[in-house]
Amino acid sequence: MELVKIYECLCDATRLRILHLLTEGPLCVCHFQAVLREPQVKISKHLAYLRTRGLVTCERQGNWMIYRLPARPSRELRRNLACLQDCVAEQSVFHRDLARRRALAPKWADSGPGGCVTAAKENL
Amino acid sequence: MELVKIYECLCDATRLRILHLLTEGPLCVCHFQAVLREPQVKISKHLAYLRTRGLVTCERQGNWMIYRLPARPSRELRRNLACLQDCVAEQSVFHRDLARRRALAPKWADSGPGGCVTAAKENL
DNA sequence: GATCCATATTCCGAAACGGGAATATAAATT
DNA sequence: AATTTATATTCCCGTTTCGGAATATGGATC
Repeated sequence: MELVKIYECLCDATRLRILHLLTEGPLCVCHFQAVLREPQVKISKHLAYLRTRGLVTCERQGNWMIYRLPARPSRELRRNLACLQDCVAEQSVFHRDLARRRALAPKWADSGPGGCVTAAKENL
Repeated sequence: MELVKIYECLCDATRLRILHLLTEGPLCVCHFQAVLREPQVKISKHLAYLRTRGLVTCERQGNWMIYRLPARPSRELRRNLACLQDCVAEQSVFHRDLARRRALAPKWADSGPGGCVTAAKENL
């Protein structure tokens, strides 16, 4: 059942935060690191989990891997992402994530993809 | 995170079918057996899983255990159950479950709770 | 071609899960 | 009291999950 696969993807806090962030647009791994403040392995593995189940797609761009929500998500996925957005509306963790993303976005834009370097170093 | 707990409950097909059935009203274990056509242990364990996480409540009635959705579900739960209803709208498994439930309901009403006896025997 | 950087994969251990077989419990019936 | 009925729990097993440490890959840069 495809629906079960979706729920399996949703039943981990890190993955929820990842998906939530992606609703505001694509991100590369090191940006996730900067925003979520979680180790690289952890993020990379959760992204792989989501990828193999079709909840995200990715595309290489030089050294960076850009992850995004699927261009044409299934009805179930669309429905559940909307539901997630809704449920998360009042939860501070998710708010903080978005706030951090927005705060960092200009810096990333300035330094181009290389912004990743900075972000990663700051995050040690 | 409470939301994660909800998703953990949703990531098994049997539990989805149980929750879906409960949106049409309370049921006892042997009625689940009759409708889902799954062994007693399996159903009982999934109900326990849902119960310990607050997705269902139960109440003893003589020999029978009546399970129902919580009287006052959280915003997240309400939202997700609605989403589930929506996602499931076109899936035959769930349709069949509801159809069976409706077909059996009159018999259960006739024989009172004892309808369980019949249901269980038929299900061997 | 050596190095650096961003990312992925592998290996490990602990915990959780899902299912079935067998057994326990608790209320009802005899 | 013994039995039956409905349900729950325990035990066991194979599989999956999550996390971290270490290592591998692949593209870019020197």
